[in-house]
Amino acid sequence: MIPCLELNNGSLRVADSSKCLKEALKALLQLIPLGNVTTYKEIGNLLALSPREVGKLLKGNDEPIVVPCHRVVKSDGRVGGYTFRSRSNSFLKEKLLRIEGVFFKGTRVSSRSYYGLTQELLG
DNA sequence: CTTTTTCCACAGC
DNA sequence: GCTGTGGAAAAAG
Repeated sequence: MIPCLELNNGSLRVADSSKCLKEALKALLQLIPLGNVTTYKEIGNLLALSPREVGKLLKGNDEPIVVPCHRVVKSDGRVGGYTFRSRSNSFLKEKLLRIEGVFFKGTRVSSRSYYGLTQELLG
């Protein structure tokens, strides 16, 4: 199902090549349906990374948009940072999310737009 | 409710 | 070493 990820006794483990990590991350992102988001924290928990590392990896992605890195937000619901074509542009990130049907409550993503990634993967 | 402080884990200088 | 990140959690206001 997910490349480079093995699940054993209730938790996920990544084969540790950095290329594999990228593949796994990409696969996880593509599980998130349109109109939903997940958080840096949740991905961090799944892949045993600090949330900041997740952000760095996402920034380093070579295919923005097709790899939906914009569907990852901060755990408090604000969208967090976003860099598009070497430009920092969180505004664009929010716009993309709105287009996809994510609900906002003020500056934050509404709780009903979250996707339970961990639960989906681990039951 | 908001802002600030502390910690984070790594890369680059 | 110090600084800067696409962050989090606790503390303070």
